[in-house]
Amino acid sequence: MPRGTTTRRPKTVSALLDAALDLFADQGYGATSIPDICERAGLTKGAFYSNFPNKEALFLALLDRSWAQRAAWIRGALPGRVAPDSPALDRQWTLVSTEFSLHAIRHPEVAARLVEHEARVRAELATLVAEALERAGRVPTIPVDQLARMVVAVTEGSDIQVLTDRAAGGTAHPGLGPRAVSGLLEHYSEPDA
Amino acid sequence: MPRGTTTRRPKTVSALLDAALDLFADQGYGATSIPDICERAGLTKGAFYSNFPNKEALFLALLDRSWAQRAAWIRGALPGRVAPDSPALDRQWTLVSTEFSLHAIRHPEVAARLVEHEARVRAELATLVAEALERAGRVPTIPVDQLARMVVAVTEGSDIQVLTDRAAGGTAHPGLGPRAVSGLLEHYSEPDA
DNA sequence: TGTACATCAGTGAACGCGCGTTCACTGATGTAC
DNA sequence: TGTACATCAGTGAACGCGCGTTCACTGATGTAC
Repeated sequence: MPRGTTTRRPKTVSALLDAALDLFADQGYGATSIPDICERAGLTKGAFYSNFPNKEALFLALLDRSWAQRAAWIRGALPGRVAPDSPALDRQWTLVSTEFSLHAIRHPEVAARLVEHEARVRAELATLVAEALERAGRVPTIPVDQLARMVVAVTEGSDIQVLTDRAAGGTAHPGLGPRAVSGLLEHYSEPDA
Repeated sequence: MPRGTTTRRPKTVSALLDAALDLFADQGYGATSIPDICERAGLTKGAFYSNFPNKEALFLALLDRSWAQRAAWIRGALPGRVAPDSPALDRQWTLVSTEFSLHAIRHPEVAARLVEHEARVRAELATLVAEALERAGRVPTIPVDQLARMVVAVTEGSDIQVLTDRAAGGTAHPGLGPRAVSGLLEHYSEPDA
């Protein structure tokens, strides 16, 4: 006699989140309906309402899952690099994380949640930045957290630029972002005396 | 006997664009319905369909108008500055221009249009960057267009960061963006020999 | 290991609402005289 | 300057569709024995 959650439920939730991620990236959050998500997941609308009260709740669950994955990905991808290169441009992530940001700017409760995720990941990035500078025999001239903030800002801005140019059929040089990052790191550090 | 457009029409279009701008910034493009826009503009839905075939067309008209205004604003705001400071953070502009970008990434025809607007404005920005460097007795070590691209990327990325932090109740230092900009300009230029 | 059955989880039909869109109409516009 | 009237522009009612949401139900799950 099942007394708690069965093994079935987490699979359903995953399927819904996977479907939502694809659709939010392709069409945007606002343009995606709940029936869309259920159809893509191979489930009925009832399954959705059995797991989430509404689309907003799914969005938040997706935000949490995506950031957890992102954090793990960054942890795994960066160590050992000479400089903390910006991770490879991930079209899907750029699209949905930007929607997360817009949504957060419009909904303070969501903003708090997003800022928390960002701060956690940025702290790891700051450590990596510090280590990379140290290996290069340099010391930062501004707090590493500020340096990490700059790195994130320039990377996100440049990712959107690259994706837009690419969509327009252009051949935007994707190296500009990383180049700006290394420029910033060099400029805001100095040789260790 | 009116033979062409009357003076009434452009006023109606303006009212619709003004209403759409407010609502897109507040709620997002996807969450805003045509009835919403008409109500805010003090018009009926018929007025909307008399001027635009659908919401997408309004969005494109708003994109064109917004970029024209932005270009004029930048032209007027920047000259005379020592360094091409990033213009003041405009919440409404940041929100809708980011939505333009996301929409463009998903719709190639729109992307072409957006890239054209961006290229025009960036060309002016590049001129300003070149002038500012010259005044400071420096010469760029990479093409000024690339420098302008970096400036735009870091500014947009940092604007979103600031707005998110602010929405979360934080007191994010808005000076980080401009600081990153001046860092980049200094790093990618050298004293004129 | 096998089976009974209490509980959990997803099904699918149903519903009302609001959206996008159309169109016959009424009122506004502005030229001709 | 004033007025007639052809054309333009917005009104508002109407419509069908698909969305979000609910709920009685059927089938899946997994513990107890």
